[in-house]
Amino acid sequence: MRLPKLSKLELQIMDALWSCGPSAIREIQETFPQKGRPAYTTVQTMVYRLEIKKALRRMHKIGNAHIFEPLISRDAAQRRLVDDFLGMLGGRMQPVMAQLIEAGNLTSKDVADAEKLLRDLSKRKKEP
Amino acid sequence: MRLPKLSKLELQIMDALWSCGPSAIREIQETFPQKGRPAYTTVQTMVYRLEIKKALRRMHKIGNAHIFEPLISRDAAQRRLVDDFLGMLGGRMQPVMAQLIEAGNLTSKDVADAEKLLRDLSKRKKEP
DNA sequence: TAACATCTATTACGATTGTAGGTGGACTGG
DNA sequence: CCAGTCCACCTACAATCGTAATAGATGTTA
Repeated sequence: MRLPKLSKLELQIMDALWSCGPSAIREIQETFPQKGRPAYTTVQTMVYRLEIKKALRRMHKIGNAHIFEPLISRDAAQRRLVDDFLGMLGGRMQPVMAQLIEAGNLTSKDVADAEKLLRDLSKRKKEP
Repeated sequence: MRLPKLSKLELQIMDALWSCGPSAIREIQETFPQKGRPAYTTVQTMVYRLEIKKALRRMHKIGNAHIFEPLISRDAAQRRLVDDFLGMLGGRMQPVMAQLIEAGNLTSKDVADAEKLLRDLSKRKKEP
């Protein structure tokens, strides 16, 4: 698998690395909100599993702590996520777009960007 | 749980019911493409689990076979799916919209509908 | 250097998902 | 009515995920 499937928690951990750069387990753990923060060893387990999946790797040590860095990009992971999502729906996109647009808390800029994309897309569809 | 979480295979099974109406297990199984079709008992297991989750129920019998009907609507399940999907991304919607629009194989009509929705949405955003 | 804090490594366990085998009961065609 | 087919029901099992405890190594500090 070039792009391993990542679960929600695994994604949150990757997110810490994508956002904060190479980090130790403790640092990753502390990016979770105090309320409902997983135990240190829980994060540790997930990091180890992500290592096996080649989603991240040990860079070096500081003191006795390993520092981990991501091996896959946020964009790549996101693409994989969207693909899986679409796979769940067997192509039935239209009602989903609607709900996404409604539920997605889009900013005005998001809306403008999306409109531009759609305009370009419909142009390409009409004049191939 | 008012809306149980459904896995991919569970969704495919519900899809058979949503598309074809109340069906027997054999009928559901046969909606899968021959290539890679799950065993009869695999479908059976999933149907039983969906029953426990109250996603469907036994309607009546024909011969010795049970006929199952859906208890939750495609729309409701889809909403749940989209919510989970958004939860995976922690609100980072913008790049995802783009990829969705690109990856989604949208028809011209889908594009038009989405554009209209976006126009309405941006209107509501500018003039609240 | 002795105590304390911190990290690593290993192990465990329950829930969920996908997969299916086996056993025995019900129905159907001859 | 009896053999073959189809179905229901139970059981099993491996993989993944979330959760974490424990034990042992290492680094820090008074």
